[in-house]
Amino acid sequence: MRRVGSYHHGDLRAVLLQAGEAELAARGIEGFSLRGVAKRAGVSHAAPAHHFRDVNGLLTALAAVGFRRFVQSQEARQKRAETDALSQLVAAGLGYIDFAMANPALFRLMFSSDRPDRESEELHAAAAAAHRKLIEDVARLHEAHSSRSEPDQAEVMRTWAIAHGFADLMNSKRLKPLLAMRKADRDAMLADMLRRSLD
Amino acid sequence: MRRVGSYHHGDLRAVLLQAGEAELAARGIEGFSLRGVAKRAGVSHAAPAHHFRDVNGLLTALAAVGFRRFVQSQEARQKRAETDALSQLVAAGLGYIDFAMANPALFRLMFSSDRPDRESEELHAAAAAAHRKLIEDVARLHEAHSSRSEPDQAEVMRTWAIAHGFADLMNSKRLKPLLAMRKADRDAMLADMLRRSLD
DNA sequence: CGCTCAATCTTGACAGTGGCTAGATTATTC
DNA sequence: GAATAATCTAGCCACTGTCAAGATTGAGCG
Repeated sequence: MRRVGSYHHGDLRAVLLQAGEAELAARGIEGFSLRGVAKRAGVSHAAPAHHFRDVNGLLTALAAVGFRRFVQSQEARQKRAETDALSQLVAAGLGYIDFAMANPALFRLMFSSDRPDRESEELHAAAAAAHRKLIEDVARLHEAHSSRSEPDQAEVMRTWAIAHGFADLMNSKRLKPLLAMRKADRDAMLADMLRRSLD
Repeated sequence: MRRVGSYHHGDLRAVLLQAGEAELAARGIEGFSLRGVAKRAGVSHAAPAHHFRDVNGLLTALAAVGFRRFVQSQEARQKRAETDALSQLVAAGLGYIDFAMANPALFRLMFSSDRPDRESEELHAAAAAAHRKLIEDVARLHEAHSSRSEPDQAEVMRTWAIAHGFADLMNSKRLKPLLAMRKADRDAMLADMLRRSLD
């Protein structure tokens, strides 16, 4: 329980994670400051050290949170999609892109930063779960054509690269034609391109 | 001409660009320090200000240098490839990936950082040249099937996303099966995946 | 209930950063 | 050769992350 004016906040770790996400969204990964996070949480600049080893420790925890929501974003798309394997894979790709566009700085923290400690157990577990989901979704598409339950490594990598490429380019505002569209049209076009590439 | 021990170095701007690249390669974009660059160049910490507005100005110039070499990396691959349009496009993709793996920090600076000023004329021109090359290479593949000289926007974006996805994932060491291979095998597998995706 | 001890948080310090100003040195131009 | 502009240095400031020391609080235990 958060009590103003007292030494012990009761749940500072969670508050710092929220504040960290806000800082990330507001100032981006390159402007991220631990003191800024502490200020947002209404706490002294040295308080975070009791909950995270250092600034990279906080960023590591934030990346882990990101990977869990990343999977949820894909599942949300898949719930409203057709149930055939290809539609489900395309939906996962759209969820991948949704996440990148909704959380630009967090996405970069997860995929394009050396600051999170990838050896961290929490982060490794969260990222591994996302990777397992990818493998499962690809396997579902290919189990008809293949006798083995494990899909071809090449097909997994190819699928990942395609989804990731769109997500990362959208994240850095590089696909101008898509940026100019309304969301519904953009989704339709992305779905077409994913379907054509993944099939 | 660089004269040691004298005030005027004669070509400090070029020296700073080299030093900046070294700093980038050594400490990564997140550890990049203007003072570190000045030290590498053997000059005081405030000297760079006379050649670049600020640290982001130096990073902007470095990104522009990067885009020019980025195109060269693709052309180098294309020279040693078959001349049919698809092989040429695949070769460009391999050059894209080559560059990312050879210049990890620079690649991130170019594609996944907010620090370079994208409104800068020099950077904009260099990035636009790379984009024009992409459009031409895609057009060459589709001019047989299409009457127009401008290729479909969707095909351009799709091609870009595929190459970029592989490059960015390789850059952040995420495609484990490929990382374990020797270069020749990796190239062959990447070429296969690109060919299958782009066709 | 009261005491002790560990956990939590604050304050103050330090080195490192980018950017500014003032001044020293050198190149250029007339 | 003198004046002016360009270049570079040195010193300062605000900000950063981290560390050490001390203040405050909660939890466990008698």
